Amino acid sequence: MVSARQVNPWYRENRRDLPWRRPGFPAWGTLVSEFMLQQTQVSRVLPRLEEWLRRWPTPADLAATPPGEAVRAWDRLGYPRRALALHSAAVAIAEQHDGKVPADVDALLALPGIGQYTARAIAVFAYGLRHPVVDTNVRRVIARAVEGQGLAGPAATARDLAAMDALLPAENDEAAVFNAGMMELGAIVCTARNPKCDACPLADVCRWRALGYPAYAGPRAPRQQRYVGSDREARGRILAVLRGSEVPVSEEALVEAVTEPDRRSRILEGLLKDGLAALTDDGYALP
DNA sequence: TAGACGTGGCT
DNA sequence: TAGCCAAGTCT
Repeated sequence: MVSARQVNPWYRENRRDLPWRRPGFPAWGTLVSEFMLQQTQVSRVLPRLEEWLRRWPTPADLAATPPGEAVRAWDRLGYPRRALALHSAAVAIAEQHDGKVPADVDALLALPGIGQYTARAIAVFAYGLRHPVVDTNVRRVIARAVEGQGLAGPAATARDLAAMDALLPAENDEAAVFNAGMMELGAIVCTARNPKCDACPLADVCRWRALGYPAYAGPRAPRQQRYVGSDREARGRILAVLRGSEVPVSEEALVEAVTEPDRRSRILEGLLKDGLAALTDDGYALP
């Protein structure tokens, strides 16, 4: 049986020293880090996070700057709409929550860019509340150790949350450690490829191991489109030009970034629609 | 609910 | 090295 009895001591002994795990780290810092960590590796987040929190130490600080500055400071973290959502969340927190990051999951879910994972991560890691937190790491650990499957397959949020809830210790602090521990286990031991079962605190109870590591035969998440040569890549090049300019950029100045006129206008259209760019009298600019 | 949405690390 | 994968969210 997978339980905090194995996971929590392992976590306390083996956890990485990360900024958001330091005592006294503010809830706002947890929120910013969770936005940045969505689909993005820890190593890439670390430098950006430090810079953001130095520049915008509170939600009100970020809310007081133009959203374009958030997009610029997001740099090359990827999924730049997260920068926009984070800025909007800061505005909502400043205006509707007296500048304080809410602890309530439903209040967090109402903020832009915050879904089931991020809302619970903030409530649990910033405020010590008792909720199941399920990310891709937790899903994989449960799939293997509990269900005996090699991989987790496509997410099924309600089912995944229920599965984690069933394992959660009763006491708040232990539940928070268990959540962090399951994530950490998936991140550094029970990895997607080459899991380090010799170093796993769940080895004795792991169903996948007991079954002899059967190959995963269930449904796979749909494969991502090829990035090289895609509109997404071209969109990134255009946004990079806008980020690099303090003044509006004419469409002619974007020809080098995207040569084909049809594709260029399609991408520009999309950036305007998403609010990542604004059209001024002098050309395109960050919002 | 399947597909769109960035960018880089790793094998 | 081409392809998988990454502390997801939104529509």
